[in-house]
Amino acid sequence: MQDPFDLMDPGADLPAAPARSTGYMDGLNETQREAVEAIDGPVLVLAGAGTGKTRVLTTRLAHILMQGRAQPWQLLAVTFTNKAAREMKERVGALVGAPVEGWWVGTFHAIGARILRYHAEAVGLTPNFTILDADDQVRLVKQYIDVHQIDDKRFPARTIVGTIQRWKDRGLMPEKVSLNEGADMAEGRILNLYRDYQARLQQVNAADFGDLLLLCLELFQKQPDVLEKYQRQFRFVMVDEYQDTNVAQYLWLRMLAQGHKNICCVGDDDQSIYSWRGAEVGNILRFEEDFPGAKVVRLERNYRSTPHILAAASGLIAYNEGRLGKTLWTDMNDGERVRVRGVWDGEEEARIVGEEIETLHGKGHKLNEMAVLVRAGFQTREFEERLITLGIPYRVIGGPRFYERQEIRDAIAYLRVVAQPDDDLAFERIVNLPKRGIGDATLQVVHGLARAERISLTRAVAKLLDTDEIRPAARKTLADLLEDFNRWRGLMAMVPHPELAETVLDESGYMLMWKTSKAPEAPGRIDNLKELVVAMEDFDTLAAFLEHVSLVMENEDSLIEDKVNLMTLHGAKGLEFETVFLPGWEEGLFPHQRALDDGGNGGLEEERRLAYVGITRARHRAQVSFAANRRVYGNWQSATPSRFVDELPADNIEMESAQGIYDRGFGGLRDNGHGAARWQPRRRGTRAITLEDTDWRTEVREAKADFSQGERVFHQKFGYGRIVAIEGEKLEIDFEKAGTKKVMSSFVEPT
DNA sequence: CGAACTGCATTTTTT
DNA sequence: ATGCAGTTCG
Repeated sequence: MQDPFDLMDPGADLPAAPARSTGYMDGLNETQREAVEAIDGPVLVLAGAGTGKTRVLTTRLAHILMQGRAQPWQLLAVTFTNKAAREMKERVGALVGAPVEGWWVGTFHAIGARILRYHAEAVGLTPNFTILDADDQVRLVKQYIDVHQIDDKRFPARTIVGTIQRWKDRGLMPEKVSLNEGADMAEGRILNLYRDYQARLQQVNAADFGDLLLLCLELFQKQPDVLEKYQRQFRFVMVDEYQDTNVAQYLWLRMLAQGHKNICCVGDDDQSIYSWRGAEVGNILRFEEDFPGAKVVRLERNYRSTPHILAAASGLIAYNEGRLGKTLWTDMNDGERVRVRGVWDGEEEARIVGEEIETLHGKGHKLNEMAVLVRAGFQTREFEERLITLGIPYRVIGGPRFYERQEIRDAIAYLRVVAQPDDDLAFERIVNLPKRGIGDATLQVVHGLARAERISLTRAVAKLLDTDEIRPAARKTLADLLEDFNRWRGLMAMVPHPELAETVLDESGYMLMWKTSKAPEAPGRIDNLKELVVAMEDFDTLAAFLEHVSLVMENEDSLIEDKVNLMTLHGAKGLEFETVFLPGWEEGLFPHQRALDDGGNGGLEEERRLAYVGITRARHRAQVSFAANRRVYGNWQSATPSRFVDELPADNIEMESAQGIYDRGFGGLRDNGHGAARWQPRRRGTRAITLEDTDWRTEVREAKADFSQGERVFHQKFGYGRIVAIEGEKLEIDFEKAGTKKVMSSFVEPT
């Protein structure tokens, strides 16, 4: 294990700067400067939308360095997304005029992973542990659903992964999950599965995203000296988007900042829109209690939007209770009011948006500066169709990402097996891909041995090759495959990794599989695979590349081309556009019925924050729209304008709506004859399920039975026989029916 | 073992 | 409407 403190590159020290060179602070306003200069002790920066939050954060970092208060490696700056981390690095780098390489600036997860790699042994892993992706998680959970007799109709693997994730978000390892945290879900079976899941991760030397933080907490608890070292090292801690932190992240931060309490959290409670994935607004609301004596700085001067836009957003968000409260202001000129348009149906809505885009574009406005922000992904379709008809280029942000594509995951699985022979999940993924005739039956045997002897699948296969447990054809195939693996592993040290990847894809037949495929998407997949190989060139080692893939799965969208942006409101957070279209403001759709149903008033408030985020993305123009009729899942439904429309201050909007579509303050829409088909929540799985309270635990086979020559034994597949020879764990047995076979002792029982 | 069929749900998503 | 996943049949 390497000591992290030896790894600090002394060359990363900054050129000694005179302590009073503060040119980097030029152009900051009073409050921004205040936030930058409040270096010592806990600081909460409440940064409203468009108030220069990132600027403050980066300048603050630069300030600490320039003042000589810390060396780069003594700073910890965490963000949520890689994008934010990258931006911070770039901007700090520009400010201090030094490369930010190797600094502790990154996402919670990347930094957690970095810490864990140094101390992996302390939490039962080795430094080269694998980081699981969502796919791996689901597949792993699936393997335990049957074992635990869980009804997968009621608890699909995805849902269970979600539940486990939520537990991890709250900082709960299996032993900590209590009754009010849902320990009794499915009579406790989900929790039991979680236990097995966790044990399995340990076994295959893997961590999921939650673990990257949770295991850090475990590490810090188990080894206070390690925690202390980090506490001493990180003299200053900075956190972006604090309103989005979950419990685990909060605990993680608190532990690290406990000593000096030099922690600066930047966030905006009004932009907290991720409670459904574990974010706790409470963290930001409670900051002053958590860190007594905290300095609170409010950034309220907005540099982004016109007064009308700002006022519309402010008026709306004022309907929320329990805010920390901010009053955004700007000295820009009034500009246009927020436009509100009521239309007959979704198609018309797409048409008016398309028209407006066309008009603006005709007047010389950049398409790049326009965005259509929808509540749910499927809503982009109508706009896409319209834009295609009009011949207006667009991009949809938030589609499937490069590294999430099937062929890319497959290719990476191959590389993972090569790099980490014990990566069972990767092995399973590719063992029969392309089809090699390794079916369920064979895998059952392999799994059986792996479980009995607590070894990895690859090792189990190796052992089985000398026996007759697997039918000869499959045995030959597996033998070849292992040989391939070994050859590639040998190659790993010899050739550059992009070349290795090429070889692996070729020799495994994976590339050939797509080349001979008649599927229409095959050529695209081949291109993606080639792109992957090229992308690998940016990394020094295969391990570095794999780490990147697990942690930095991003869309490398070229944002250069001039295109209209289509995305969800969630996806728009942190972005800004000259013109923003906000369609679909209808009850049930936005606020979404689902959020109302299972979020209650809190759910509604989060929806309102989402609306706030949407409006505040606009610099000069915002257009809200709603339709009286909308086709949902095939059938037409009538809709009422969103309550958020009513909440927009009348002075700042300009309403135009077709006759009878909207009567402000008079209860909305007439019945259009389609009856009461509204946005009703669908009752979910009400079927009663009876689960026998049987003992579901699979019997654990005795792995270490001693056998003696001549002993009569029983084998699942071959029946009864007598041992003729013993060779370690391998037995040669003369079976009564099947003849002489070599088998693994784990599969044999004494009679 | 692969192709057709059936049923079912269908908000938001990062790492 | 639509797609996906699990199941069933050849």
